[in-house]
Amino acid sequence: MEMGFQGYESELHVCEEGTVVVDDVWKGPWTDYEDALLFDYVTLYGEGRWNSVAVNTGLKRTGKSCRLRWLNYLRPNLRRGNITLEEQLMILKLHCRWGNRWSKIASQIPGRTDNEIKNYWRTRVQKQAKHLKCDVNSQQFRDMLNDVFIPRLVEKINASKANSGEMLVQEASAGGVSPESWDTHVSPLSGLTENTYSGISVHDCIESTWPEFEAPSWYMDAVPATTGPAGTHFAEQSIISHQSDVGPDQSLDIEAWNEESLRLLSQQLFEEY
DNA sequence: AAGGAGTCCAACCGCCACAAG
DNA sequence: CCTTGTGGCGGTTGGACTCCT
Repeated sequence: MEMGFQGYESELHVCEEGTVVVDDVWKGPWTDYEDALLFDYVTLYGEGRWNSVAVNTGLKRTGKSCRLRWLNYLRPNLRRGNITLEEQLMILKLHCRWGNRWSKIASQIPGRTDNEIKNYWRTRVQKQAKHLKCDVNSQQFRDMLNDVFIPRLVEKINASKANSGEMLVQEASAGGVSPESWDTHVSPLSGLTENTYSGISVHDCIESTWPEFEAPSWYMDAVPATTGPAGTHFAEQSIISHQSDVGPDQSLDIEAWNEESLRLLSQQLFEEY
C-alpha cells in the first residue's frame, strides 16, 4: 500500500459491488471502509489538499471525489431529512436574490449542502414551472414565487408557530399579497396570459405537485380554479436581480445553529426586502 | 404481483478561477 | 506571460426507491 494511513493498510484492496475501476481509480458508491478512512483522515488532518488526502490514505479516488464525499456526506453537522418549511422559504428567497448560486445559498442554510439545495430546486421548484408551462427563470415564474408560493409558505410557518406560541415570522414584503390587499393590487403582469399557462389551474398544479402550498382561502377566492392566473391580480413588484449581492454574508456559526437561529435568519431576510 | 412511470439523490463531469513555478 | 495543478462550482446522470395502474 502506498502511504498507508495507519489502521487501514490491509482493508482497501477489494472493490465492492457497484464500484467501477478506471485507470486504477474507483468510481461509484463509496464503501463504509472508504468513508471511515476519509472521515478519520480529515478529522485528524483537516480539510484541503484533497489530492494529498487521496494519496496519503491510499484511497483510489480522485481528490475531487474525496472532497465531494466529505462535503456532501461525511462532514459533521450535516442536517439530514426533509427540507423544512423555513428552509424552503429561505431557498426561495435567496434564489430570488442570487439565482443558481447554490453554494452561496447553501452557506446561508446551516447543515445543508449545495447539492441538496440544487436537488430540491430541480425536483420541487422546477417541477412547478414545468407544470405551469413557463420557464423557471422567467419573470412570470418569479412573480408566482413571490406572490403565491412565498406568502403561502409564510402563512404555513406562522400557522405552525402560532400553534406552538412562538413569535410569528413577518408577512412577506417581497410583493406578498395579503388577503386584504388583494383587490387593491390590480396590476396584471405582462405575459401572464391564458396562453402562458395553457389553461392549467395554478391551484391544481400546486395542489398536485407541491402539497405544502395548500392554497389559502384568499388565493382560492381570487384565482378561479378552472382558469389559472389569467385575469387575476398580482402585485406589481420589482424582482431583485439574482445578480445583485445585497450586503455582507450573514452566515451562521454552524456549531451554534438551532431552530431559533434559523427562524431569526428568516426574519432578517424578510426585513431586508 | 408486476411493471412502467415518476421521484429523489449521490456521484460524476466539465468548466472556470486562481495560485505557484 | 505561459503552463500546470488544484479546488470550487453548477449541470447532469444513473440507479435505487416509491407510487400508480
